[in-house]
Amino acid sequence: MFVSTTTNGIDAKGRVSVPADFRSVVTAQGFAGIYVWPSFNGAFLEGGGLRLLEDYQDAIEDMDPYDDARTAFERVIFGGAKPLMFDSTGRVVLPKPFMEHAGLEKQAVLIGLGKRFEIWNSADYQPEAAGALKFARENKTALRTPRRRREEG
Amino acid sequence: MFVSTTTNGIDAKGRVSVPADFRSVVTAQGFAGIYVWPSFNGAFLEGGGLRLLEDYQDAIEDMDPYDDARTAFERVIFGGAKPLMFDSTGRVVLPKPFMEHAGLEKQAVLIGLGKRFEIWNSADYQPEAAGALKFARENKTALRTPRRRREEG
DNA sequence: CGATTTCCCATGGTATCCCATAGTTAACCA
DNA sequence: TGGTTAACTATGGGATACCATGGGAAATCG
Repeated sequence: MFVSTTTNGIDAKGRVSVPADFRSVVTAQGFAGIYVWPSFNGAFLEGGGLRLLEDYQDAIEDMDPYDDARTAFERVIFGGAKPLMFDSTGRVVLPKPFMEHAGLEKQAVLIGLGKRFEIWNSADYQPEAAGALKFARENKTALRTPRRRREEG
Repeated sequence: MFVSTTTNGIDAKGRVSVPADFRSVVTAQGFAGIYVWPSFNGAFLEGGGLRLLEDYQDAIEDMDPYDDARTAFERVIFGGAKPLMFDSTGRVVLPKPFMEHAGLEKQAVLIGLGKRFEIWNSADYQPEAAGALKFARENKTALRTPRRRREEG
């Protein structure tokens, strides 16, 4: 599970250190790297491990073969994604088009969101985070955990 | 289940002993640590074990994929949380930003609340506890136990 | 063959691990 | 039952390993 927010530097070669916690999540899935793609929902990147892609694949295969939404998701996620391998110290290099899409330059904010993570420009993420906090405060009753216990644990 | 209230010291490195009761709860869930995040509800920390996070994840996944509420809770809970691993004597180190959010310095009050727990600055918690007592007394009829027992626990 | 990318080594700071101590509770045994 | 021992909890500090980062050399590509 991807958790917590980290701000790491981007060096002249476009390299970012992927937080160690994130790395251990994805390497446990049998793939020493991450999949990243430009979000269709804003100026940031989305990413995850092998399992996330497999989940998307399953979800897409449940859709009708020529459903417009299916084609769109296929193009955006599978067509747009790139596997970024870790170097020996746990960094990946961000392709230039990705950096441009997200307005990235010297720093990258990596936000763990459970099964997914996002990569933002720091300046853009500030208001985003503040808005989320405000919304959560005002709508806290919207979040209800299931009444019934999860099976075993 | 997290129960009872404990006050433990915070040392120079920001370490706190997690009460042994809490530890046995979370390690039984297959994760030798706790997840903690700054509450969006006040100047204190919230936390729990792996299962709590999974419950939140389930609750969030029941929402629509790009619903504002979903995004907000994802950012606040998963983005804000950090996994804190126990050292060999059962302590965790509290990140500095967390300590600042909760006004923590030399002591931490850990309050078990069932599936969750909270971490407070001792001075802030006094009136909070008193207020809760008063409220409970005045609203005692609101507490109803289910007629039928929960299935195992 | 030039430019970019990949691999490798180096470094400072931080966090993790490990050992040691004290006090408390639980266990034990005569 | 009373005294002793043993186990565990909470705490303190030093050593060590790991993380994030920087730069150079080799390899790759067009």
